[in-house]
Amino acid sequence: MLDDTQCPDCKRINEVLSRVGDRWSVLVVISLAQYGTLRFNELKRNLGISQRMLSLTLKELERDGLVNRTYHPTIPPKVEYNLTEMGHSFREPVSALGYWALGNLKNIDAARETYDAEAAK
Amino acid sequence: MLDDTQCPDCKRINEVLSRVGDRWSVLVVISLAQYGTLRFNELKRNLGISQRMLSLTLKELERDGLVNRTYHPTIPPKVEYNLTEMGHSFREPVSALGYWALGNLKNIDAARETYDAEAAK
DNA sequence: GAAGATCGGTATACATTTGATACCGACGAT
DNA sequence: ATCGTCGGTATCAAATGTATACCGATCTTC
Repeated sequence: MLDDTQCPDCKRINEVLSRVGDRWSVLVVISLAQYGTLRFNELKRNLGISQRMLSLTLKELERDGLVNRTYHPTIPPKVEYNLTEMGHSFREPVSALGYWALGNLKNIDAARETYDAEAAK
Repeated sequence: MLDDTQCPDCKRINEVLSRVGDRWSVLVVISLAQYGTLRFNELKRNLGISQRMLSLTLKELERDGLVNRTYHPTIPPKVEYNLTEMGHSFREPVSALGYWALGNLKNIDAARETYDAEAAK
């Protein structure tokens, strides 16, 4: 997939979206934006995500500077996550996406039914 | 991953985002929003996407009612894609995401360097 | 006092998704 | 006569995601 003619914007947007644009990252940011601070298992219960993916997603988000991780060495341990400044700036476009998604669920379902009915002929 | 306590919003947002929120769908919509109408191979060259994924992505976007497909049975064939009305309404949140991505590439790279340098100790 | 649950993960094994590559048929250009 | 273009599909390998089990230290429940 080497092609010099691709638009440079798409290339760069692609770079960022392949980092922070995946489903779980978006959902984690939405949750943290909504609740402020959440613990690991609170996020897990909220999102219906597997432990492994949540662990990986949070690690990436922390590495990319969107999420802050605070470890309290109590027993049992307590780890809290919240958004950094950059994370908050990401909240706006992400929320817009989330609201659009909510508002258009039915439209999409309707479009699918039409399409599938047409294809079945 | 069955958990009744998960927030219903997240669940439904998750449903939609797993359809139209993936990297390639977002990039296709951005491209079509920018150029209006594009042919299959124009999109392919623009995005640096494999033929297979472009084919699948466009088929899904058409099924979900975001993209319009027009087939001209000439030789060689000509297939044009553009956004539907719903596709255009998706353009706004998606563009916001794209602009954020462009504006924060450097911040993310910087955060990564800091994180990696810290982790290497 | 013994078994189970909670916490935030990691390790492993398996299923699904993505990517690279080759190929198609009908034509125009070299 | 061979090559390239068009919009795909078929096939297989690689990457990614999911389910499951397990960890050590404590607190709760029987």
